[in-house]
Amino acid sequence: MPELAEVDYFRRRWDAGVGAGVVAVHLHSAARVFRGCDVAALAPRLRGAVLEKSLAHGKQMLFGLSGGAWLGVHLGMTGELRVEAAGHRAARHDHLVLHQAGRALVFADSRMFGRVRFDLSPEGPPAWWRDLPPGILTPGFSEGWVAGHLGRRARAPLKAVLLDQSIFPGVGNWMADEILWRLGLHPLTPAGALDAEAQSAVRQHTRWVARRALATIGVDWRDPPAAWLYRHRWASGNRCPRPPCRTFLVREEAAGRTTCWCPACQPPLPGTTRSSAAKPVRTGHRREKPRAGQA
DNA sequence: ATCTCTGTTCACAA
DNA sequence: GTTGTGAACAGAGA
Repeated sequence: MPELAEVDYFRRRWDAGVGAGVVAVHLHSAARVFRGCDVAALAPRLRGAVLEKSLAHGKQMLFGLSGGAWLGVHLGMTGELRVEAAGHRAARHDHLVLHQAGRALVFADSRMFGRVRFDLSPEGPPAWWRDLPPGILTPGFSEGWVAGHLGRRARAPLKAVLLDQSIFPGVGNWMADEILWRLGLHPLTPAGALDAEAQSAVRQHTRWVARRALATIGVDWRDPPAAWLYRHRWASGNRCPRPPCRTFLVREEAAGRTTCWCPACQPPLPGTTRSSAAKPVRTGHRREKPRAGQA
């Protein structure tokens, strides 16, 4: 589930427990989500600590507790944060439960691609957090930052570059498709094929999608408007939501991930895309109707 | 039974 | 060094 906006939604859920102490910790210490984590130190340190703050950065979350304890959470593919009633009994996939007087904060993850970290760092957030790349909505996510990385990955498909967390932290599969659709660029467009104007557009659309997703999904899991590709990319009989277009959307694998795009609004840049590079996944009917011009 | 999946990482090929 | 591919992780849901 989780990309930048979904992550922030889950982070806010646990804010119900900010300012309150942790009276007990329950965890499935052998669960894969604790790989690389000092589980033995975690429970004793969190017990009795007060949850002071929550932070989100792309797909990463960090919870600060009194005593310099920091709990990092990545939700992977199926992770979620919930708030349950006080005394909650951990279900099968509830790998970490922070019991507070008034509620229980739960981290659950069925597939366990997610991950929990624990650090003691009295001076502030741990080093790995400080080393994260500039957030999409921060000044560091500049034209130079974006253009530089697009240039460095010149031959890589744009879709693959958008999914690179060290460049576009928080962008996941659906956000990448949404951004490409708004750019009018084919997912397999080589990143190096963009001119300065298109590079700037990549940054603008990325920021716009992130901001709007945070204001909808990020607040109450509300769907973004029907005018977004987001609302149509999985539906059957799926057509491009751009008003005059209505072309049947394509779903194929690109850069190793199922990718949805509009063949009319996102034609391949001439001479760039190898037509055999994408293999069909389960496409609807499609109409060959190339349209000239791209942003 | 079979296939899919809003993620990451690793080994290996080109 | 870069890029693509496939597998692995592990479970639920269609």
